[in-house]
Amino acid sequence: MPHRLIIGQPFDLHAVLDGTQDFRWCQMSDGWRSGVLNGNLLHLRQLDGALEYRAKANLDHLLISYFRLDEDVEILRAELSARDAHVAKLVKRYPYLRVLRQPDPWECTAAYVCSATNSVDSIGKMVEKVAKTLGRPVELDGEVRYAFPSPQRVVEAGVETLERLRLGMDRHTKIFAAAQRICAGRLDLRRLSQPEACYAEAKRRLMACRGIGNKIADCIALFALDKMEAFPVDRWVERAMKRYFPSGNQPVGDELVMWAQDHFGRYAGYANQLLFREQRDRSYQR
DNA sequence: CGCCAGGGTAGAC
DNA sequence: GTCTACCATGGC
Repeated sequence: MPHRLIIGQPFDLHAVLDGTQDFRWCQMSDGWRSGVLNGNLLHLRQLDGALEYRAKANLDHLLISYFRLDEDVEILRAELSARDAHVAKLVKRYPYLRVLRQPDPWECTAAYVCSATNSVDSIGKMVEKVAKTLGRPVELDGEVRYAFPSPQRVVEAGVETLERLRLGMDRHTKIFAAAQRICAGRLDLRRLSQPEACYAEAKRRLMACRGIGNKIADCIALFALDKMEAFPVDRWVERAMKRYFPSGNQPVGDELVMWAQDHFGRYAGYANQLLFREQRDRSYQR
């Protein structure tokens, strides 16, 4: 008997999961998606105003948090629209865009460490490879997938195990170093995801890791540490920002992030995803 | 086959 | 501070 969760606001499951924030969702038949969230394998689809899912436990709470169904997106959109006319247009063009709140910041960290100079497709495969090699198997209706392994598990297995996966670009070293840092208590992602830990601290602690620079720290902060003011600047966003600096004196690095936070306000991360989508869609339709 | 992919880093100035 | 070569793999 599938579980059913009333959504209560405009929502499009495929539009959300086809975004590029979380990399491990698979297509099934009849509009079902398969995913592993916090060690729970679930099959998920949308029926009008409800989410229907199969899982071994009730995951209502997890899904509400993951999709931010506890937040009124209209308020956020109205506030952004008032601040910026261009973003106001994008809000209408992408009514179903959402910023996810990923339940496992460690998995998110490993995934985004893999993301540097890499395609969305390959990132998913790498994360899947790590899970399959080191994670606990989870089964549902005959499908077997793998939970993402804890940092402890990764450290126990040793860096050679990751190295054998041939992730390229020295990614195994970076993932392993982050796992070690977490195990040593020098990077507490759970604490950083709490509201008491501010964006600046979260970013500083993430960037202390080898392989996590400005952009990737912002991705982790935005998608898994609940820091909506994070503003990841990749090549697409960089290009999109030229709109605001037509004369070409666009700030770089941290300066640009701070400018964006001042301009877009506390929901800068949502504006960031709108700008990203616009830019990427534009280049794809060529 | 050759090119390049949603960055980060070290080393050079 | 800013610029640049390089990183190593898979997909097209």
